[in-house]
Amino acid sequence: MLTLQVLRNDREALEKALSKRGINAATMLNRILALDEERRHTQKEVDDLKAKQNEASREIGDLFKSGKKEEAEARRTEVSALKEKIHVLDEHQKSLVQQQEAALLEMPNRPHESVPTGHSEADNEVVSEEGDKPQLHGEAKPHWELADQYKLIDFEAGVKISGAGFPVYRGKGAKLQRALIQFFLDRADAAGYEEFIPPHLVNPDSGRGTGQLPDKEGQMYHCVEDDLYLIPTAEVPLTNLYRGDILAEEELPVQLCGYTPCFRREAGSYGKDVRGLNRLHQFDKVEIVRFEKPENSYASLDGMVEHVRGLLRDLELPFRTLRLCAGDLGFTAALTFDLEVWSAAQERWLEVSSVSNFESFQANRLQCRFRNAAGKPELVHTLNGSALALPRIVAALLENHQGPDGIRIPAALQRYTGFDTIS
RNA sequence: GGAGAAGUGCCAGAGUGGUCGAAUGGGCCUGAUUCGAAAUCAGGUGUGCCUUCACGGGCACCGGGGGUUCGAAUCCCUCCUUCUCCGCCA
Repeated sequence: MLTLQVLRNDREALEKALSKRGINAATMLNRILALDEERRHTQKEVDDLKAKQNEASREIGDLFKSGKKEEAEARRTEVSALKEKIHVLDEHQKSLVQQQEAALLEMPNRPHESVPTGHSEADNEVVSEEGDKPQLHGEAKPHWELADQYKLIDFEAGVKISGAGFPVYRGKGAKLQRALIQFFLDRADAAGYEEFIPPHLVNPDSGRGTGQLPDKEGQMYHCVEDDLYLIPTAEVPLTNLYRGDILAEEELPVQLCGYTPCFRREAGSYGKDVRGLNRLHQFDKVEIVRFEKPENSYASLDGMVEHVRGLLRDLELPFRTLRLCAGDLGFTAALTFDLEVWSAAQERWLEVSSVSNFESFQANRLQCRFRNAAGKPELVHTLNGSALALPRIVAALLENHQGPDGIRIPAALQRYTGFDTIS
């Protein structure tokens, strides 16, 4: 969430930035600032009364000690009256803080100045396009047919044992999956990201920390009995590793990575979007996460995008980079680059990575700070990116590298798969 | 899952109703000493909020939440976590 300081001190710019998202923030800001003013006023009142009470209590103690019992008793009834008043004001103060928090929680992040205006994915800016689309002359089979033909994925078995969106990988399909995970992790490791294997279920505090709660409550699988959520991305446990911490300046940047399965309810999806591997309830992903000093976060973001591009190049997939427009930008992000691979048979782009800078939006919720040069705690900037999400990579690999003799495995991947063709 | 013990600052550890945001030791920072270092000595060393031009002042926080009391780190309730024992188990 945004900090109160930003709302107070930078209101005009904030309102303008949020209008890019198509949000008229004026009403919300007015409400929050009005609450803030009342809260401060109330706090002053409460604090003063409490100071009085504390002082009286001290005196009562002294009076009892020096044996002036009657005087002490008199003071005591006096303070009792004060207590009533404090209690009422205190409750009011608490409710104001809660309302303010709730309102603040509903405000999305402020888009970076480079974010294009726009309403939908059609307005995203294509930053670059790389690699040649294969010429398959209408012969191209979609990945679900190839997966079936070479017995790589059993979608129906998944339906039987779980439901739609839970594919079963088998044989070389399973090996390919494992190879990709290993490949991505090795590359992240080489780029300086420390590997973690985090829990796949997280508590509500963690969900709030990264912003999935309350914004995307319905998108996560919830184990009600234990009040735990299945992670929709490794971002959640990895970023929460530093929740509530104050880091030393020298510790930054912190670079983490991890492979986890990801679980998403994907309520409301339908049609060609969910065909084959396009959109699943469970999928595998390697995630990279960074904690940065604010002045370095945007350079870092570029570095992360470049890392992902390197992976796609080595997989010999045609891809493009998008700068998301304000309308398509996630609630918590300030700037996001999406990377999409070309699906030769479906003849469309598939998103395989989303790399974002959250600035201090998540850090504020997480209360993750570092001690700056002045020795004061300051919110870090958090970033993360998929590097990479597996299913659509597999889809693109199958579709783009298909040929009469089978599916060619890119050279960089062969030492991980142990085979160079799927036939 | 059952029984018991415990959770205090960066760490160790005292404190069991009053002046405790918290003794003491270690660590760390600053200064003195030194050619320099070690050792020694002196001082400093949490976070959030409110208030103040500033100096400063106030409030809250001793696992989380709630309660008793004029007053709680200290008593009570509850939840969480850790440790010990028992049970179960990949």
